[in-house]
Amino acid sequence: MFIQIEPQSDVPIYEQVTRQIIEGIARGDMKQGDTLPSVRSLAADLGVNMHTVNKSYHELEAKGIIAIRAKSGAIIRSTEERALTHAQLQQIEKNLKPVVAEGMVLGATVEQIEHMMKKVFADLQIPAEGV
Amino acid sequence: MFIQIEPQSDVPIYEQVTRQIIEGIARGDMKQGDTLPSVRSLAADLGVNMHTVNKSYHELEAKGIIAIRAKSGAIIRSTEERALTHAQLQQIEKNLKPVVAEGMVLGATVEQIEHMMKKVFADLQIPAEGV
DNA sequence: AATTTGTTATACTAGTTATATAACAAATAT
DNA sequence: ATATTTGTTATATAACTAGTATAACAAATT
Repeated sequence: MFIQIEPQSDVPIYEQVTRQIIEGIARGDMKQGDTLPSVRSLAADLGVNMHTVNKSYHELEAKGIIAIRAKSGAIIRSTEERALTHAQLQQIEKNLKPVVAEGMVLGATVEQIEHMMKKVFADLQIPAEGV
Repeated sequence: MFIQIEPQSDVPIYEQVTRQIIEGIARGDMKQGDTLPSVRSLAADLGVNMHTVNKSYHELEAKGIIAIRAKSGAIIRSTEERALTHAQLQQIEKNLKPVVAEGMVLGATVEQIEHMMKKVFADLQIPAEGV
């Protein structure tokens, strides 16, 4: 699989797994309906404990990104299934705020930050503003 | 002071303090050269322990945003002093990435995310793209 | 029938978060 | 000069989180 763990990172392992699966879906590496590897196999793959991966999967389920079917497996939900609520939009804005504020205080310009946003979109293989 | 703590939040108190000070500086509530309140007074103000605020101040110092002078106080450094390094720009991009990716996977459009960015800039009273 | 699956439970270590108190020595205020 | 305020350092404690380790269960799959 495409997940790469940084053991030294201040980001918890289960959070790294969650993020990289989300980025994998955003990038198109995995599509809706695809099944995630079992918690045991992914854990063995990454060299981490089963419960660490399990925690990540349940975080993805709480975010509405996957559906876990007990004793069967985890499936990536479709974009239609996961309705984007106003609360989720607000949460994203709430997450963006401190990152942008820190950038500005450190001396970044609006242009620099917007340029970084385009790099992120490009990284996720999403067509940027000028389609 | 302008800081408002949410005790129930999953964001640690010291992190909430750090973020809100950064946002306060970005917003212009505090300028370079201004002195932050003493750790004891701010702690009393917020109803939290001295060490919690102290941790926040040292986080701000590590980010290069303030300068702590032992037995005197903490001063907000100027934008010239805090040089924006390439590593810092990369860090900001690294922070933006998971937020954007999650938004996309949840079904947000590029336009929606860029609109939220404008809202964040507006919230920080920074003139947006169309100056 | 055997294997794989997510679930649940228990136990443990290490680290983080937050509080509480106290003392120190330098800086500041009176 | 004296008193107060300052960040610093130290110790202790409680609650929680992160991660690992094992084990057993029952349903799903092979």
